[in-house]
Amino acid sequence: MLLTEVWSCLMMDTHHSNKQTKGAITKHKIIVEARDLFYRQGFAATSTAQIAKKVGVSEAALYKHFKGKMALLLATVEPERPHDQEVSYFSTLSNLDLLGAWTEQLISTVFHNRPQYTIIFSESPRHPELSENYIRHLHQLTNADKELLTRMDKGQLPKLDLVLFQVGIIGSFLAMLTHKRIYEPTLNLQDIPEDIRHTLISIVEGKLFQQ
Amino acid sequence: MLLTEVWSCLMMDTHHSNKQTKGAITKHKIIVEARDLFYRQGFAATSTAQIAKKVGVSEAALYKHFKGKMALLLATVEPERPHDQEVSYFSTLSNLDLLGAWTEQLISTVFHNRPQYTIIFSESPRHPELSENYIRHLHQLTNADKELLTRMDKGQLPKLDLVLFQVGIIGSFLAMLTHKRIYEPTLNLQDIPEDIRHTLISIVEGKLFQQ
DNA sequence: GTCTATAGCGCGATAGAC
DNA sequence: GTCTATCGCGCTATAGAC
Repeated sequence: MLLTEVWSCLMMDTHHSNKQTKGAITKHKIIVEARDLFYRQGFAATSTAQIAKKVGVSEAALYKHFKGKMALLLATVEPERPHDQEVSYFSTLSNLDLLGAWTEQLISTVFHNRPQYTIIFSESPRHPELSENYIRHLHQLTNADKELLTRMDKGQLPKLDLVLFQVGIIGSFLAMLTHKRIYEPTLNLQDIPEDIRHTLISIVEGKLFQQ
Repeated sequence: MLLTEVWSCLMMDTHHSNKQTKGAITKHKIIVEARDLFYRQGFAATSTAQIAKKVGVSEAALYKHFKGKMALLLATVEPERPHDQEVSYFSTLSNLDLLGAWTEQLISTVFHNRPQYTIIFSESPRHPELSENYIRHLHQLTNADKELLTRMDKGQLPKLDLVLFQVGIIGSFLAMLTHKRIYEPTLNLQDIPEDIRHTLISIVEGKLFQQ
């Protein structure tokens, strides 16, 4: 089961159980379809008419739920559920294992939320409103992040700008995924492709530099 | 002097010395301004009217030089001059020095041609015509690329999908540059920012993984 | 809460004069 | 080679009925 599906279920069961009105369902459907279209076509190239048609409602209905196209864009990149349920055994790991687990967790999160991350990374330069969301995502420290920072502080690991480092890893990962999608359009991305995982880990671990 | 400026001069002096007509100059200006707008605003969000206004000609004139907006897009990502003048002393370097020189060369090329690379990386998924250009760029092997591949073949270096590796590095670099541009919009990017260079090299060399 | 109808504008692209 | 003028369409967003 995909993480996104888990999120959807949890959202339905917990957050919205008391507002499962017809309107709320429609609003959720609009967000889901708009996110998919923004992800695949880009924000500027997607029309409100196209979104409305795909959802199966009129454009007017869409504008009852969102003030404008920009409000809809902001809604699509909002995580449906904040990070939690995160394990916290990281302090027991060796530096190498910690870095491995940190990388694994990062690319897993990005992979299962490709649409959100892709939209944020590609539209942020042109829509300052999105940037806040962007930095909010990246500055939300996971337990693994905190453990890394602690060890950097203690001098057990080389110091690095963690946000810039994350931006680099995510940018690298998204670029490879996009590359693959272009040359193998039929590919069904259920799991992270092995060659991409291998190349990314080779990059992060500096495999080429260690002989 | 910027690489792009060198390119412009060389192009003027060699390729176009016999067609320095008024029309050719206009066409070149259109490409330069369109590239800048596509780079900063995206293809879909840039109108032909805006380009024409910035160049100082009418839209009709623009359509005399290019069949359509898409033809103009293709022209903007075309390198003004193919790679050459490349040194070829790479075979004398150690593995580590070769990798360092290869990385340095890659990020220098990308940095001085940010608009082209940014446009290709961000618009390729939605414009298959661009993909050909994209792969043509990446498959154009430099001497450093060839030396890397040779050593991988000989088993002197771990084998990697070099194109995917390049896509990852470029994606990482562009993402960091974009990030910086968002949070320091006034920054004048004459040279590669030190923190980005440092973070990128840390990533590629796997600094964190080597204690 | 959703619909039909439409306002008002900007888009890509072209015709035809000079 | 460049202009002015314009076509026809699709866009975001809204008014008003049900």
